[in-house]
Amino acid sequence: MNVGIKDVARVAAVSPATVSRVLAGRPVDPDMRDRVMAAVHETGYRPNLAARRLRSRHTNTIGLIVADIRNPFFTAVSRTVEAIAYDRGLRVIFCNTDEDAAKEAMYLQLMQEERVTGVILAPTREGADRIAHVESDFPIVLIDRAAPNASCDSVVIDNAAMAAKLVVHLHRLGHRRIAGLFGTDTVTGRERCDGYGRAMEECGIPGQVVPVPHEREQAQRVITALLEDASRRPSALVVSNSVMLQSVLRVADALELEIPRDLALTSFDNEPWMEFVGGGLSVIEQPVEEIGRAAVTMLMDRLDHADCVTRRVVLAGRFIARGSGGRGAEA
Amino acid sequence: MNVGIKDVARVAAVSPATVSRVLAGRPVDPDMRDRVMAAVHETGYRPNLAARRLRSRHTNTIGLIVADIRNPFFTAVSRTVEAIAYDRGLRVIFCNTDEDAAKEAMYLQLMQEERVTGVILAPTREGADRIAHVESDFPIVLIDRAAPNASCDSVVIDNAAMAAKLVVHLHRLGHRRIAGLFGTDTVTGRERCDGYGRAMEECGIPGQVVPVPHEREQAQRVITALLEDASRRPSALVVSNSVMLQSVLRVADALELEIPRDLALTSFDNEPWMEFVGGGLSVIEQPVEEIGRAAVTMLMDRLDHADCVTRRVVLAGRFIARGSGGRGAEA
DNA sequence: CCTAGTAGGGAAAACGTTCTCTGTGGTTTT
DNA sequence: AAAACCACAGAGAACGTTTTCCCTACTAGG
Repeated sequence: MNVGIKDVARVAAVSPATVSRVLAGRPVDPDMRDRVMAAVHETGYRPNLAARRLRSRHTNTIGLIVADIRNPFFTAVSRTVEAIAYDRGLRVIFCNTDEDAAKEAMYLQLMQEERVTGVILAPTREGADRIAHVESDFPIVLIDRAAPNASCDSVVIDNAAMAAKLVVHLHRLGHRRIAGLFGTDTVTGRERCDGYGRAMEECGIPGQVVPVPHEREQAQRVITALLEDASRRPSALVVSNSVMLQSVLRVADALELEIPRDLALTSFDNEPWMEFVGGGLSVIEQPVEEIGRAAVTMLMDRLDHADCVTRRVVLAGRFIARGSGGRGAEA
Repeated sequence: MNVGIKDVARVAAVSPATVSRVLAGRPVDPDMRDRVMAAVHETGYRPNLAARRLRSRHTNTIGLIVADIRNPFFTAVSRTVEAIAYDRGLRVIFCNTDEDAAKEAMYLQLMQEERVTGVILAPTREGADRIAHVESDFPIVLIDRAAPNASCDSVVIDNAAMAAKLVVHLHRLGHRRIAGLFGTDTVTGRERCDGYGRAMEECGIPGQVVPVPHEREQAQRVITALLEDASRRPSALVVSNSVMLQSVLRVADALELEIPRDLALTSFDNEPWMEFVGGGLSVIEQPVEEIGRAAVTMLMDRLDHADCVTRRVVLAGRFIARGSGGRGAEA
């Protein structure tokens, strides 16, 4: 049998209500407060959060649902969200959907049952579409992947502009055959694809969009098909994220392509190891900490102003030029 | 106002107890079951987990506390634990301590307040020591870092043997000046260090142990000191994990050392990008999925057999030889 | 046909808190 | 000096479930 608030009250010779008040930091006579604190330490009392949540009707818990925890981008954002949330006395329920819309729906329902205060969500494509219509009991902040028409607050980076930046960079270096590799299932992929397409148009060169599935084996097959024929091979690639980039590197390695000599490479996301591959990869670094911080802040703010219009925070990425752009054939 | 079990009961014209029984899958008259299910759908009822946990006195929740979520090893293990746990109907409370013993203690207390079923923990060095003495209300399974004398179940890999394997590999390639870089704060680091030391002894060459702090800046300073003087530079390195490895790579890059020509490199952990650095890094791959699975299984088993003696699962790592061993000067 | 046993449903207690409401003692105001 | 007010403590309800206990109706065995 565990020690409860009544036991503490008995030891301190006060009422349970007073113990509760002391623990909540409400005004209580200093004498009593000391007696209560002493009793708490003496008994080793630990409040039962389930009971507290039931009675008080707020859980001080947020849900964090990401699509792929192996993607370092999400890892980094999660870490920030977790740190900030715990700092503010919020618990975090962490979920990983592995890009599975059914799992996502299941988790969203779980959040409902947990009566969470709010949710931070990086949705799958399907999920993003669904969210736009559904009304939930708690506020949701979308991160990284948010259709512009969403009915939720969101924190994103300017994907189109960033993709364009990569295209322009490659174009300046003299590349004319620049293929774009983008995820098939995410809003992010689509936005980056759009930015890529427009930038190619503005450069006056024909684009070549390659949709890449999330699953690794399939991804490598698609990429192999793109690169194996030397005569039709693009001279440069814009890659949508670091996971996809690893598939590209593996295929390039298998085909014995040297970077950037045989193939120039640019990508989203910035990981430490990218400094050491292909003479240093030129990438768009995403402001992962800011994204996490903005998401939590936005969520807290939404709780205070439930009826405020939906907001969209758009952050800029940072372009980091290293050597992997190489020189285009026509430079 | 949210819909509760009483509302469902009213709609289905049964008692709340019956609704509870239906939802729990206990034997109930088929007619009533149908009525209840219909009422559940009609009302959109979602059980309140806080109330359920309070009354039933089991939370079906496990805590997962890791020391550094940015370390892909922990990411991978976490992903497996999460997937398996949710499969078994368990919630996971995920926490990241950032190698901070105080944060770890705070989280452990939180677990107490959440009345979790059990905890899977990758402790800091301090934490590992403390755990050995403390008795908690819930079972704890230690992963990755577990002092052999711990009073908890644990899942680890055979760190000493694996470190020795790297030493032997390098020795066979002709290296004689092999430095070992290990974390200062973890049991794992110490074990790998021991294995390294013994293997060096057996090879009959003097060891050079370099303690590397977890914080990145400091780590790079230590590594720079080790590598900058060409005359005293070791010809090969055994590195304790992939995070530390990235610091090594950055320093090597800054000093313009080529791998493996100027410096042979071996490490623990296997990440996709390691294929493409230094002609492919030779590493020890840890069985991350098995570790996660074993941890959950062990925890569940401990719940059924509370008084069983403490067990220790030791898994083997897999050595993957690539090119980064190079050729030692004396080969 | 009667009794014992069983299966399943309803009423109400219980889980451990917080919250509301009431009471009391002291202080300020008139 | 009386009235009004304020600050704070205690009693007990309430949160939304599950569980316990009892009761009924049915089945099986004698």
